[in-house]
Amino acid sequence: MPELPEVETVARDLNRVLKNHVIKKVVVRVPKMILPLSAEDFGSGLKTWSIEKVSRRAKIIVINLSKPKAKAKKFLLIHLKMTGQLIWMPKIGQAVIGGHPQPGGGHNLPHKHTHAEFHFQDGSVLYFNDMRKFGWLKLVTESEKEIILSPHGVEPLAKDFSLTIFTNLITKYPNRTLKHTLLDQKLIAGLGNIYVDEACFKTGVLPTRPVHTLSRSDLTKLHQEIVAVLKLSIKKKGTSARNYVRADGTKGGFVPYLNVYGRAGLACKQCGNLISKTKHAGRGTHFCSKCQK
DNA sequence: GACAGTGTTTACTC
DNA sequence: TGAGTAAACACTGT
Repeated sequence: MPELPEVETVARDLNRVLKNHVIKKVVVRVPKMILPLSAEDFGSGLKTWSIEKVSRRAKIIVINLSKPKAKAKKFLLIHLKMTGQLIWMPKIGQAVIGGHPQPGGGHNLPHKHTHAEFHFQDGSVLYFNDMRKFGWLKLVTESEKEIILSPHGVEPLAKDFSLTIFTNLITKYPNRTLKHTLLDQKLIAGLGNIYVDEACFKTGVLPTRPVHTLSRSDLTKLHQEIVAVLKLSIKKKGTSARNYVRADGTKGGFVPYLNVYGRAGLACKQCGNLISKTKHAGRGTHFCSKCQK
């Protein structure tokens, strides 16, 4: 499931290959996933515009668009939600190098989960796949972009993510559990189920702890571990636990580094105790009852 | 073959 | 006001 490191990886991949590419044609198969809702308006609003850069804010891909004579810039915002994929191919339907066939991704694009296609003047194509159709694509102006992006909290990899700011955010709701708080996108942007569980493990605290029970040193450690796990995962190009793939269709390499997520019933890498799994804050929650207190 | 589980976000109720 | 839950959807594992 795309969280910060996965979205960051896709954004970086796309920024490298798509820069200065001019959109020739857009195909939309599921209009309810786009804004404006009419496939014609969406397509005509993108045609002849070129990709200036691709970046990320929270879990949202931000594509800056420009056009020589246009007065204002435009932005294409894309949220992958649970199962969204953005796969770029140098030529239409060209087989993915190094990728493996898998549900909702890989070879032979477009397929039944391809809901939008962006064709560029050089013949390359960007495919948007989303098995569960939770994702969305929005073509917006600068001010509309701000309305969508601004409710999100601090970027955990930004310079301003200091221990002080982190502590202030975390302790804003002292009675909430740690997991609930870390998943709150309005406080810290980009953390999801995988990295919350992983950061809690590395810190040695249970995700179910109410925030007010955490010591000063717990918070210091947690702050460091959140940054560390995100950075390491980006270095490994993300976690392909299920559907996530990179922009070239290949998988991320972070799964071997997971300590608790997806490891219920397996031995803790640190102490050998079996990893537990419960449901908390509406999500599967993984932890080692020996290493985490 | 039915059905719970998978996790992001929004909208809704209590 | 905050917490909890359902819903959007489709596939996997039991």
